[in-house]
Amino acid sequence: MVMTRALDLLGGRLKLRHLVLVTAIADHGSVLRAAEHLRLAQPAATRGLREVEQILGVELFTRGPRGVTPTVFGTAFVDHARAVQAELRRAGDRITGLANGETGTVTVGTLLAATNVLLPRSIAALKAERPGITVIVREGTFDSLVPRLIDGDTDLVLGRLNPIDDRHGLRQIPLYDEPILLVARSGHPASTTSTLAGLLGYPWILPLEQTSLRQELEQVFKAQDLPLPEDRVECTSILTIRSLLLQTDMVAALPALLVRSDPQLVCLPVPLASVKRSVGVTLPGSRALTPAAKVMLDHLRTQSTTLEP
Amino acid sequence: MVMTRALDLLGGRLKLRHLVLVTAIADHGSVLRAAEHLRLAQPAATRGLREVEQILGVELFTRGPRGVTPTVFGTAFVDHARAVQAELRRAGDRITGLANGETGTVTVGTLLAATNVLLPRSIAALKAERPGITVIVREGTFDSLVPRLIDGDTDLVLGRLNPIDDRHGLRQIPLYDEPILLVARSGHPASTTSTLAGLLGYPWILPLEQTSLRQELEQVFKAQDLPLPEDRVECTSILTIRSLLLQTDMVAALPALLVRSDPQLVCLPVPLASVKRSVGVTLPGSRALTPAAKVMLDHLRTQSTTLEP
DNA sequence: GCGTCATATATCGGGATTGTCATAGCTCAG
DNA sequence: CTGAGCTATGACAATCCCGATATATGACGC
Repeated sequence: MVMTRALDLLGGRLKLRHLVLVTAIADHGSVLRAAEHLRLAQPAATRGLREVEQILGVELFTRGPRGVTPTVFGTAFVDHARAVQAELRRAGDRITGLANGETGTVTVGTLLAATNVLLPRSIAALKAERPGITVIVREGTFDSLVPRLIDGDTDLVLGRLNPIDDRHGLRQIPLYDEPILLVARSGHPASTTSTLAGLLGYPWILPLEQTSLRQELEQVFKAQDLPLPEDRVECTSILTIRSLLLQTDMVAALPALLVRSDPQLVCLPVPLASVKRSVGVTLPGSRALTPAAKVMLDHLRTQSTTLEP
Repeated sequence: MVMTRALDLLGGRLKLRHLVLVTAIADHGSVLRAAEHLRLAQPAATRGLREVEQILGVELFTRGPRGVTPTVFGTAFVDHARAVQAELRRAGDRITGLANGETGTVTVGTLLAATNVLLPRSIAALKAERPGITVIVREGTFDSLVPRLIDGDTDLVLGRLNPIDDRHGLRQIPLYDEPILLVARSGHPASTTSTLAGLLGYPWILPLEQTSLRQELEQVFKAQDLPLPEDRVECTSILTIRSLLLQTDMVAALPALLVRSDPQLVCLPVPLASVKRSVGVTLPGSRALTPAAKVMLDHLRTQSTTLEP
């Protein structure tokens, strides 16, 4: 028996039209009807079929006076042809879905600040409108998230706006203002202390040195000629911070919205006016946002307006 | 947000080349390398990529000075492109497999005669050589199998060759000769009876009227001016026949190979010279045999030569 | 037989497709 | 700031692709 070499249908002259044609012929059981259905003259259809058959080296349909009937090869090939077409349809759907932002993934890097209220609300709103979008949240410091932003792993970073590191050409969009407050557990002995100096005797929880909040806090101390508290913990984990606050007499600087929603914490009447309050998103300057990221940004914007009071 | 209409990639000018190109670019991370790999100049590759992007309406790769990197759309689309190509490869394999007879299905209709020895041996030989071929066996009478042969449900019919019903343009190929013998259980009171007339007093099992063997048997009786036995059962089920033979004093006409392999049956010394002995295959005249059927036919041929005694 | 229905073949012209070469533009590294 | 390494673009030629029209061929039913 003559063994034929395995076929390569990709390099050759097989066209997608051929697949469409062949399935149409199979569906209608007739070259003529298939031709009508595809809006072309019968000779074109016949020739197309012969082309495929020549490419494959086998007869796909046996011609009869009452139409055509598929051969073994015909039925087999039509199966695959249908599969290919289905795959292409899926590809089309996928692309339009992604382009319309109905589908896709958005990865949000988040700093401590906005994590509490704005982000959950925005995610909820986004999922309500576009259930097809997958949201990935990545917690971290600004410095650790910026590289992710650059290499495309993360679409946008949400949090207190840091001084822009212009080397990477990042863009920043302010969303709302949220004061930073000094807080302690309710019942803390310094609950009514209204000067920074009066708090120096307590242990403090400060943000890591890399963060901009830390830098600004240091400025506050410096402006009043005070040293940094000696007894201090450096920490950004909100769960750890909260536990420490509740179980000890520590003092910390936290975003207002974090404090407001926690009855076990109180804020101390020490003004921190010089600390910047702007919370917003940081975006990669170069790359275009994916549609899904755009949608997320929209929701961050609208949700942030509801926070303003 | 602007909603794009769902894409139809089948009607448009998307070509399989585009899919190959896009995956090549994704694989090499560079239009230039992809071009080399596909043996064409870089401008051609660049233009091809732009074509796909225009067809899809999105950017698939972001161009960098160090090559290109896929966008969300790029990675998504490449996935589908790969799937399509895999499907086409499978299609090619399937077709060549079928064409080479490595794969596929052969449906054999079988009459009583050859079912016993030739068919099992042939199937065994075929499966040993081509494990990929599926064999379907359909038992029945010649008349019930011919329509299957015509409509393509059955590839070939194996059995005693009937007078060809030429309306359907069937072809017949004789394979070997196998006498028909009159048989009864061993120990039957007529074990040594050597004339047909001497057996008329016993009950008989005869084939159905539709079968050619029945016609020929009737000729045998007629030639000797004998009536058909009055006490008779008409049956083609070999299991039933055998049980009847063993449990009663019935007499039956069976192919030699069926008797030879069954020690509980004996053949009666009554010559049935005029009964045709040829066993073979009947094929549809019009349709071409599938490769799998051809292979089966080859094995039937070679196996039948080993039976000739 | 003859009309009908279906497929096969021949020929032809417009136009899209697919390449090439040459060259321009851009970005990063040294 | 210059060269290396990519991609983008423009111009142009050959081809092949694809459609239509006209006609032939073959099977079936009446």
